[in-house]
Amino acid sequence: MKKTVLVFGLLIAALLILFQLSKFSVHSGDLKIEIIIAVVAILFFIIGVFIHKKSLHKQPVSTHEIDTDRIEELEITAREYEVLKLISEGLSNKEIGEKLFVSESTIKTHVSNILVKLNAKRRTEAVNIAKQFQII
Amino acid sequence: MKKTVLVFGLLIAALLILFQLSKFSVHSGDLKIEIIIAVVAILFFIIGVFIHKKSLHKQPVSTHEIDTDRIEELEITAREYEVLKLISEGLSNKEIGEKLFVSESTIKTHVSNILVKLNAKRRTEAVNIAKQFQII
DNA sequence: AGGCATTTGGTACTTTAGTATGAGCCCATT
DNA sequence: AATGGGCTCATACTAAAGTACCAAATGCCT
Repeated sequence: MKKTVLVFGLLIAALLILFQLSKFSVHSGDLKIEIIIAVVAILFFIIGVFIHKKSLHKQPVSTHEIDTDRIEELEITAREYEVLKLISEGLSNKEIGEKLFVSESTIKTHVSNILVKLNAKRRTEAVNIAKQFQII
Repeated sequence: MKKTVLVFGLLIAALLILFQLSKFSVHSGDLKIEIIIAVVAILFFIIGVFIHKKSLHKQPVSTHEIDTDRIEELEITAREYEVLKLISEGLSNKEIGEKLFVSESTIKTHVSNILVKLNAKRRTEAVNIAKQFQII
C-alpha cells in the first residue's frame, strides 16, 4: 500500500517535470516534440504493465490460500485439521496414528468428527469437500 | 494471434497520426502540447495493461492442465481413468458402479488395477499421487 | 482365425474404514 | 469447585475397501 502511494507520487512528479520540460524545450526549440511524446509513451506503457501486475496480486488468479476463517466456522479443531491433512496425503488411520504418536482408535474418533463437520460420508469425500472449501 | 497483430497495427497508425497532429498543431498554435502528451499517456497506459493481460494468457499462472502423456505412460485405460476421477470426487465403489451402470465388482477390479499402476496402497493415496502427476 | 487388451462380473477372503458408546484426563473459563 | 471443550483410548459392531483368483464377451490388429 505505502509502496503504491510512493510510486504514484513519483509518477505524478515525473509527469509534471515532463510538462515543464516540454514547454521550455518547445520555446527554446532545442528538443523535438516527438522525443517527448515517445518518452511519455514508453513511460506510461511501463506504468500500465506495472499497475496491472499489482492489481493481479491483490486478486490472486489461482493462488492457493487456506481459508482459516472457514476452518473455524466449521469448528474443526487443530488436531482434527492435522488428521485431515494427513488423510488428504493418502495415509491410513494406522499410519496417521503412528505419525502423531496416538492410537488408531483416536484417529478413528477424529475422522468420524471430521466427517460430521464436513458433512461427508467417506474420507475421500471429506478431502474433496475440504479442497472446495479451500481449507487444505 | 491475428487479433494482436490487428491491435498493434491500429496502435502504430494512431501513433503516427498523433505525431503528424502534434507537428501541425504546434506550428499552427491552436492545440496545446499538454493535451497531446496526456492523450499519449492515457493511450499507452491502456496499451500497457492490455499487453500485460495478453501475456498472462499465454503463460498461465497456475492453470491446471492434465498430463495426458503420463496417463498413457502409466498405462491407465480410459475406463480406469473415469473411475479414478470419480474416486477423487469422493464416491464409493457402489456409487461409481451406479454412475457408470456396472456392478460394484467391476469397479473393485478397476480400482485394484489403478492402485497397482499408481503404486498406491489406498484410494486416497491414489488420488494424491494422481494430483502430483497432474493427471486429474 | 488367433492373439491381445479391455471391460465386465463373480466368489471368497482379509483388511481398513466408519459408527456408537462410554470413559478418563487436562486445561481454561465461570 | 464445577462445567465444558478437546484429546485420548477402548470395545464391539457394521460397512466399505481391497486382494486374489477365475472367466466370459467384445473389439481390434495382423
